Order: sequence, then C-alpha cells, then structure tokens
Amino acid sequence: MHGAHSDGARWPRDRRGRITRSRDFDAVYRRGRSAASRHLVLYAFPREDAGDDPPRLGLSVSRRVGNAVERNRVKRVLREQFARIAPGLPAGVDFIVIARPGAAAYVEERGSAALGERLGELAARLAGAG
RNA sequence: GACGCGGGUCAGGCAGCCGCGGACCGGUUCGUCCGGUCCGAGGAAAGUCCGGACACCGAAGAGCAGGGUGCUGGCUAACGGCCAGGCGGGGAAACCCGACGGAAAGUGCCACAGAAACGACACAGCCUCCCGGAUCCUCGGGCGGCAACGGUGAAAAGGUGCGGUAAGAGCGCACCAGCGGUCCUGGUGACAGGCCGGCUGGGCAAACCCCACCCGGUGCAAGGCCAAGUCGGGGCGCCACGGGUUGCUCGCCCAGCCCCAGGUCGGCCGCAUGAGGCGCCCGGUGACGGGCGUCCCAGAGAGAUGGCUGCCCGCGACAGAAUCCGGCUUAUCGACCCGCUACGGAA
RNA sequence: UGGGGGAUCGUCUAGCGGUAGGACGCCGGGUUCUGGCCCCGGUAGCGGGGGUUCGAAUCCUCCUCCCCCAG
Repeated sequence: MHGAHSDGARWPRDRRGRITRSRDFDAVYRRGRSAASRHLVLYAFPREDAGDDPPRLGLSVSRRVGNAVERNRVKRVLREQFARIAPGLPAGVDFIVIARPGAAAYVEERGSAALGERLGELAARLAGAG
C-alpha cells in the first residue's frame, strides 16, 4: 500500500473520520481488497486524492445482526475499537467494516476488546498481503 | 395480615475523567478550526392496525364498483378510540368480557346420522269404529283420527303440572319462556316495568345481501428551491390507431407513441411552538371543555447517549426518535402510591 | 421510512366451510444373475395465539418469519 503511516496522528471520531458519500462506499466495495472472519468483514481502499489525511471508517450493520438497540451497540463498539487500532493504519485509506449476524452475541459473551482484536487481525492480514 | 380486583407514577442513582449530535455566544492564521454555556430517546420511540394534520396529483368532474363501521347517548380535528348507560355472559364479591342492526326483502347453505333439516304432514307407533278368525287376554284386514312417546343429531315444531279425550293435541287453566299491540308509565335514547291479545317452530349474515353512517388517490423517498449535467441524440417500427387521465364507464386532455442510448447516486428548505407539557380555578357523573399563570423540552442524514473508575441497592426487563399528532395492539425484570371486595384477627 | 405479496408432507404444489389430494424423494416388498426402469404398499403436512360456526387449512383478528418494490 502506498502512503505514509499515520503514526500516532489521532483518528478523528467525528464525521471527518467517516465515509459519508454513497459513491465512496461503492468505490471501496468495487475496487478495494477484503478480508473476512466469523463475525466481521473488512474492506480497504486507498484514495488517490487523500494524501496524509487520516484513515476513514464506514460501517455496515444489517437488520440480521439484531434489533436497533443491538445494531447501535455494535456500531459504537466498532468505532471505539477502530480508534484503538487507527494509529497503526496507513493514512489516506478508506475502511468499511461489515458486522455479520452473531457479532452482537460475541460482544455480549467475550467483551468489546475481543471484537477489537478480531478487527486488528483482519487489518494485519490486509497489510501483510499488500 | 395475607389473597384478589381496579387506577396511577417510575424505568437504577450519585460523583470524576475522556468522547459524540445540535443550538447560541466569543475568537478566527476565516479550515465547520478552537473555547464556553445550554439541551440531547420511550412507555411502548416497536408492529404499521386505524384516524387526522400537512403536501402533491386529477377538469381538486359525475356515477358505479369497492372498502370500512355496526346496541344507545355523548366526547373529539377525526377515529375501528374514549366516557356514561342499556342488554347478554362469567365470578362469592370488588370487578371483568362481548363485531351486540336486520333471517315475515330476496338468494343460498345446514355434511354424517336420522322417518323427517325447512313449509317435513309421518319410519317404528297410539286409538275409536267396521269385517273375519277367536270369543277372557288376542291376531289379520279396512274407512278414519292423532303426533304425546322412541332412536339420530349441534339443532326436531314451546317447558312443567292439572284438567280433558277413544287415543291425543294451548283443546282449556296456572306459572315460566317466546311473539305481537295504533296501549299506559319512566327515560333524550338503547331499554325497563305494567296491561291486553292470541297460542306460537329453527340456525348461519366474521355466506351473498339489505339498512344506516363514513371514505377521491398517493404519500416527507410527499413536495419546493439552487447547483451540476447529458441532448435541442439515434432508429428499420406504429401512425387515426394509440397514449394519458384513479379500478370501470361516460366525459376530458395529448399531438405524437414505441424502442435504443444518455443523465440523475450534490446542497438548502420542508424539520419541530405543537389539536404541546405542568400548576391552579370553573362547568360536567365522566370522557372532555373553558379561563389564568408558567415552561421551551432531540432534530440526525451511513444516521448522535458510549468507554473507564468509585460507592449504594434487590446487579437493572422490553427496547432507540427519522414529517408530526390522537388512539389501538404487541413486548416487558421489577419498585412505589391510592381506592375497593370477600376472609381471618384485635378493639 | 413508506408501499405490496406470501407461509400446506423433506422439496414443488392443488384444495377456499364437513374427505387434506398429486408429483419428486425416503422406507419395505415384488420382478432381475445384479443394478436401473417398472409394479404394490407405507412414511409423513395446513407458521403460532384467540374468536365466529354444530364444525375452520378455508372466514375474522393479533403476533412471528420470509420475499419484492420505491433513493
């Protein structure tokens, strides 16, 4: 992957650190690389015009994951854990995390830190392959 | 005290640090960048089952079709909701439940069983009289009378008792049930009570239907504005047929229609002061209405409430606003308050 | 968020007030030297709760699940 690591530059948790445009989501799905595990799928795609901007996060949590309360909890956990691993991620890359059915129960049983470890493993796999 | 019934309130709390969304104020190297203050999910926010507001569409036309509601009176913007009452059912009671108009307007259905299932007229039977055998009981046939009794069924032609008769039958009488009445009384009314009459047959309208009342269609991804952009693109086709107009008909509108190709996946408004919450007073049995005072209480746009720590208790259920409001229904660990019924104890 | 459709044996379906039927599959038997084809028999089902009716897969109502459409 091109681009420098963001190296300690904090990932902004507000809307600047999110993918908001529908076409950005399409670009990551269409042209990005992916890795998947039991409860999560991770897509990554380096933007050409990004430069040293921090990485951005997009979330996809479908109705099959659970009801609205459970989906919001999963999204909060994923944002929190993404902020934890963000300093080790390359700058200028868009990431999309898809939660699979069972992710809510996994957080319930193992805790949110465990799900963060699974997310870190997927990110490491993409970095190693690139 | 413990059981039950009805109504209502709450939905872990407090403190610290780091974060998230919005509004306002100040700064601004004008980058939604920094700082501060305030606010920030529910009783069901849910299911989307009803009703409205709001918006657009149609000549903001008509009729039909279709759909909904269904005891009475009221409340309401409206409702399939709520309140009060009536009737029916359940419970020992407090109380709870009920799609609760019409079957003498018509059509249809009532399987199996049964003699008979909708105008049945009698399958087994009962009885007078006549004829024959017999002549004490009885048997066969015939003219008639009858529907009590038998079995079937969800349902069988009012029920019980007495009289009556050849046997019987509301045939007569008493009570009860049901029906009818231009009748009387109370009530706005549903209805209740009384009086009189005759003597009496069903069920299903959550079957079609009839009657009364209500309903135009689509839905905030409605709709409006701005920016950007293809394109005043191509084609052998159909051309008075066709297309649009609400499901149909009439009526109305269009000069084109169809196919291919292309564009649209940006922003702002709508978007939160409302049939609003709370308190007091007045009217009303009540739902509710009126007056005065006071408060501003989420507003996102890949979608905001979390993480860590400490203390307390019983370790906290169902569950997250997306245009707004009134209901209904469904899910839900529990805590507290008020009133009431019957039971036990004490005074 | 709004709108629409559906649920019947393991699978695909018919039935629209009184009997749940068909095809494929599965099981057992027959036929054949063996297997297939074929023949005979069987296994099984109305998504759940409540209501209307004498009687409900069917009619009404409330839930659950699945699918489709509109950016």
